[in-house]
Amino acid sequence: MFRTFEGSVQFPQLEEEVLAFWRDHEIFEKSIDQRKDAPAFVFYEGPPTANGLPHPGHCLTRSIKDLFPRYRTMRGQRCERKAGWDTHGLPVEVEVCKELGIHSKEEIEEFGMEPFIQKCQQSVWRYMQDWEKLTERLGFWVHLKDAYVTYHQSYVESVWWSLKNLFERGLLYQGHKIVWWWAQGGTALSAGEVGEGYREVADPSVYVKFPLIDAEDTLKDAELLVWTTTPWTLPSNQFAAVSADLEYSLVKDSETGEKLVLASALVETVGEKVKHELKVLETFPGQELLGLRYRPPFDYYYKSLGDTLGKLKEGGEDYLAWRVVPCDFVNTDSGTGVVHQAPAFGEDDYQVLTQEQAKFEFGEGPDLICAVGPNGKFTSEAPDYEGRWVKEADKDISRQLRQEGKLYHLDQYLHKYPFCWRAEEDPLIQYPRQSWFVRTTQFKDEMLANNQGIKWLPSHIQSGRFGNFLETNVDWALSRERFWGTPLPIWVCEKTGKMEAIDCYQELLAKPGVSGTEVWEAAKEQNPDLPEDLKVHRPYIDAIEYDSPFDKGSRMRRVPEVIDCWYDSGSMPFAQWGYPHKGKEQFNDQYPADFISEAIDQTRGWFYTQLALSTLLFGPGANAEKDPNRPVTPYPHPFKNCIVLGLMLGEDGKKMSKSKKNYREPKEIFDRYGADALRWYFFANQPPWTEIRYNEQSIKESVPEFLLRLWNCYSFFAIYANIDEFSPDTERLTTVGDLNAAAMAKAEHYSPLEKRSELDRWILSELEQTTQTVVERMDAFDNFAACKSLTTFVDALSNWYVRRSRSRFWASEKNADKWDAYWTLYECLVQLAKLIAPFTPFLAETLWRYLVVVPFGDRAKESVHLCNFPEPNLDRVDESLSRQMEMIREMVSLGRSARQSAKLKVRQPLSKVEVILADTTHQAWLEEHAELVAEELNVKNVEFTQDADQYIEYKILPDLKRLGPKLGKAIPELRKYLQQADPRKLLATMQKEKEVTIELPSKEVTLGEEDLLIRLEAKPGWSAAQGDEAVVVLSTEITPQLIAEGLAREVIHAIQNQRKEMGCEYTDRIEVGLVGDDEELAMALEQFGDYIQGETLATCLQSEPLSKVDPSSIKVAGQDYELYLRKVSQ
RNA sequence: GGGCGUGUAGCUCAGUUGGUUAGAGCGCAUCCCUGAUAAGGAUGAGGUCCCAAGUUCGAGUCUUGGCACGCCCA
Repeated sequence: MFRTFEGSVQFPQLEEEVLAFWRDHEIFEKSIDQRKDAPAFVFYEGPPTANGLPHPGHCLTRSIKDLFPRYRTMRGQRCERKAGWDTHGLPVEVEVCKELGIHSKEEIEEFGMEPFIQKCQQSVWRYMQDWEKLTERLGFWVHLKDAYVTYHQSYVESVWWSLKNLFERGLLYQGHKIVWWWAQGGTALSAGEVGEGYREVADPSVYVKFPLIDAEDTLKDAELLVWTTTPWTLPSNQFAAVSADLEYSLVKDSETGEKLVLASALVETVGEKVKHELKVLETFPGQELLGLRYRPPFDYYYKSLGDTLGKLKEGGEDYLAWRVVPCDFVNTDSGTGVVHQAPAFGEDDYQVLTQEQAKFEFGEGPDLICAVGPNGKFTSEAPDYEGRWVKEADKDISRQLRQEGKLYHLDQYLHKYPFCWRAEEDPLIQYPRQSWFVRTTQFKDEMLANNQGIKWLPSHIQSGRFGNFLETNVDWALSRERFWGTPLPIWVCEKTGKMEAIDCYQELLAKPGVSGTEVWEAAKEQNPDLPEDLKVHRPYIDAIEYDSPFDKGSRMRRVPEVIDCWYDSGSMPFAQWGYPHKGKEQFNDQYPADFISEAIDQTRGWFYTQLALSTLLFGPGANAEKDPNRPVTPYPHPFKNCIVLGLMLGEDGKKMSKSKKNYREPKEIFDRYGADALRWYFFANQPPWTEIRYNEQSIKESVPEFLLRLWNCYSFFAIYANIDEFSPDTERLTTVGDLNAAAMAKAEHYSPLEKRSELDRWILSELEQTTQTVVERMDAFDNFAACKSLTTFVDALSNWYVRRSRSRFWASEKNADKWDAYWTLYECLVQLAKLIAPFTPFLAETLWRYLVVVPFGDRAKESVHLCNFPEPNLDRVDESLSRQMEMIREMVSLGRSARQSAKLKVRQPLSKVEVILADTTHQAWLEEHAELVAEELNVKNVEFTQDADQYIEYKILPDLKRLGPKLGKAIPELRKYLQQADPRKLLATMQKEKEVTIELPSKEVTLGEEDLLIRLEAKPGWSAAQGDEAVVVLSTEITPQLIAEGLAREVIHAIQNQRKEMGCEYTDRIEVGLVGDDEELAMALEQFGDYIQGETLATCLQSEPLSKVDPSSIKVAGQDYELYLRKVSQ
């Protein structure tokens, strides 16, 4: 017996049963074990952080991450799925700070680093359970018990290995980084924090003159006109930058007589600002300004260094600073086109300095000039302003410049400027900090080459967002002056400053004279539950010192920094195995990944860090690969295919946020609609990379649209199969495995395809075509198209195959045709269960269990997820049948449309429809199936006509796709000609000659049959509907006989409604009285009385009231009647 | 300010290499079915394809420039 359900099916409940089944029978584990020797399909789990609650966006990511591994597993690959957790970094620290009610670094230090990081470690698992529950409930199969965790010792040591490797290759170095600095708080802010704090403010806008020195000819006595909105940076000026390609002008201020240099495009703007006439004396490219020296407005540094020269790498010498240098970010949107450079206070400016430094021999170039301390106040290097907060000094600086005649113009400038998000009155400043960098720029070309091989979905990521990001690569600022992170494994000699890197704890312990391990031991003793992993973290690791190999008697101490937690996640391809300290085999097997997927915000995050580290460590340029068993991996690595998911927005179109509550908790969705509904909504509603507006309504709709429709097919099957005692199981089927067509073929009553009815062959043909599409699209990672074809198939199955086959299932005789119907539907359902398994694993499992496991027991695979994915059997595809059935459905649809427009309801039988086909290829077949059309349309006859001038007009159109390229400009002429020509004549010629020659104004063209499209148009005045390939004309003539029949059906309809209202069972008998004053009805009752009684199970049908029954009034064909109904007591 | 993306029916979204009548689901209207039945189905109305210019015989689709929104970066 097949399981059936009273009332409506509850998917969430079925899903819970499936979850329990998977758990109890370890189906996930079996699905992998079963593919032990199969080729690997490698999937990497981008580690989420369990530090926040999962929301619907995470469900999307996890659904996609589940879909393809499941699919590939069924297709015969081995896909191990190791889970992972991202556990380090600022977000964790912030979360703990919130809990402690503290904010600044000082406060953390006051609280104590040791208890702080212990709290961090615990906080990491705050929402672990929620994540695990969600993962399981969603049906995301991943090995949670075997997850990698970024703070674990083996992971940290693996990261250390890579850092040591980079360090020893000279790819890890210390330098300055310009950061957004909260001076009052003494800390740098992360990009996200800075982004929060932008406000519109008015800043001073000063135009300052930098007199050129040593300039000749016309430029003698000229001054560069320089613009800035941060006067406080002027004391730290080092260069003036121009764009080499831009045109500059030497102008004379007609009022002051000053000679100024600025970009030509800005002469007018500046002139208007100062309301002076600026007369252009000369124009020249910026190129000519390069190298010119000038005198900066403040001489704090200039007086000692202004004339200092340094040795160039190319030979010769140049002045260290206060020169005009080239720079490509100069634009003419504002300012003067000559840009003041204070490298200490701007990232672009700092780049300029780096470029300049690179020209000089080591130690010869300009140092960074900075007259401001970390507290945001001027240092003694700018004695006039020493101790003053920079922003506050702006006014006095301007005043001084004016007094000294160096200021050309001063006004205000409105722009956005960042403030501290925690202290709203504190503007941030850009400030240089010492930092560790990874020299990624050296590998830019390598990374680009690597990127070239990756298949990105959508493809524009490759050269777009990701490619551009690689093009503008800067060295990776690696270090963080924080507490909870992977400690930078570099130890410095206290005396010589020389450094070395270590790659594991053991290496450290083996160092001579090692000390400091007691700090960890003491902590452990005090709290034995402390995870062992913490010993590689701050502050325990900081305590470890050893004898310097560089200087006898000196000690080696660790640098204080931890690293960017993105480096952790980027190390995941090797660090998840603890490589190379252990896990070499797994690494070699599981590298690179075939498939990863995350949302687009990971472009500069996980996608980049993985690619960068992989390129640096395992690319052809790396000498790191010391494992002789593993050759250098060819690009791309560490991932080959990447689906970049769109961001998920809340119902209101805004970013999802907990505080706004613009989404419903995933759990509620699961309980209400089920995980399959949510998954199907993700997979089938849009390509995954589009920005999705989360829409609960759409999730709800995915139930009736797909899941329920499919379920109803099963339900229909089960009800009748039970009645007819159809069972696929026979003794002949000993082992059925995944029950494919070959296995079924051995069963009793299973007849070969060619012996089955057309409808059966049709739906099986559709099934195989669908299978082919799904396989093809899924192989290309295109779940959206795959889902579309599944939806179309389920619709065809439910709304055509099952509907058209109903009478076969209801037939009283158990003949071959009936068994064929069962087998066909059964086979469709079984194959569907397998096809949908990766998408909606729960429903698939339920169907499989009810359809296959129940009848076959352990002769079949115990789970659909252990089956092979169906291979399309193209022998079963009959394209012509497919086409014909499509035409039938089209004809029926047109007929209904014609009825609707003629206001003739389907209950009213009509004598005939006439069908005129544009293409008669399939006419004979269609004529044979006219009965079907007649039944669907409730007409007595269906006639196919060719000679139908009274109903239709032919229209002949050029096949533009064919003719366009051939005829080009002559197309409009041809269209005009065809509009005017007599289509009948043209057709006649075409039929006879197989081609026609047409004289167009510009040329003569000969057209073949395939160059023209024939279209039919219904003439007005007929109840007709036209489609692409047919016109269907309704005969609207209604004879009394037809009217009577129509009325009879109306009466049946009314009685049936009444029966339902009365709550009759299907088998209940009734008595009927119908009272009305109408001859036509009387005739209908007379002629069709038996028919009516039969349909409504009426034991009598009289034209008088029934006693003791209240009548209900009904209206049939405009007439009122009283209907009496009584259940016959049994 | 820069980069990337998006803009198609009331809503959520498709739209293949440019081609004649731009699609789906929901909602709405009308209707059908009543032996899948607290379901199911059909038909229809609804569109200046964001705007403008250009390329082309022909543009929702290609190019350029705007506008709006989103993301990333500054």
